[in-house]
Amino acid sequence: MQAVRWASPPQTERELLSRAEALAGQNLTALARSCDTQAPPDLRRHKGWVGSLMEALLGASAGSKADADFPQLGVELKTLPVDGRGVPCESTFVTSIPLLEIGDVEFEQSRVVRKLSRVLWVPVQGERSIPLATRVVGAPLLWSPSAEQLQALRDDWEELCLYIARGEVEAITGHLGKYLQVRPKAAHGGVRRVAHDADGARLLANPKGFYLRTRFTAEILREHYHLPGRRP
DNA sequence: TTGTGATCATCT
DNA sequence: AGATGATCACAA
Repeated sequence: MQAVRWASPPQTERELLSRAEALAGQNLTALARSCDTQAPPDLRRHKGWVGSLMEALLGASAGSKADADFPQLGVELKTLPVDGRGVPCESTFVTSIPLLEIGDVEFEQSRVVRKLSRVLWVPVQGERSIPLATRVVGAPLLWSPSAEQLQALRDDWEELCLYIARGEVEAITGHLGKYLQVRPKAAHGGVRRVAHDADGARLLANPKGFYLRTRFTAEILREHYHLPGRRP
């Protein structure tokens, strides 16, 4: 197994996809080795390890913030932990939320749209019963949202942003949103961020991020890999 | 300290 | 079991 790790960024989507396809079927021990590293015993203290490994393998620009993982292609990379049925094990973090400005932004210009316009999904075995070292990478999928999916995201986004724009950020819970939800996103519960309340006064709130529910990512995988639906 | 990479831990 | 709220590591 060679030519799995790339130091330079891919020049085309086709090249990116080819690189990702070369990872399919390999386990994390082999892939870590080609990056001169080792898989940690588990992900408890290394939650982003698989994602970072994929970035390194595919030649993503290292640590560029607020930009796509592959800037010249406008492609975002997302690993997706899946179970034996091909159903995602976890929700997918999309982006953090600028609480003070989000009310002045249109959906089309939003971080959510920028991040999700073009995504390379890389499924990886994610069940905790499988030792991290032996988990296998699946076939990648280069994806853009359909018109229907984009509209569904917009509906959720606008509903959720209304809370923030109204200064009701503390009223938002993970229960809101059919496909897109807002949840805390911080190093720990004590982190505060400036926001505003219903009167426009400043207040400190827990940082938030947008996440895709598994029902959304599950649909993406079902469509593409022709996976069976829910068992009767 | 903030944003990106996410999964953990616990409750329902 | 599934989902929500909380949390961990690292780079810039």
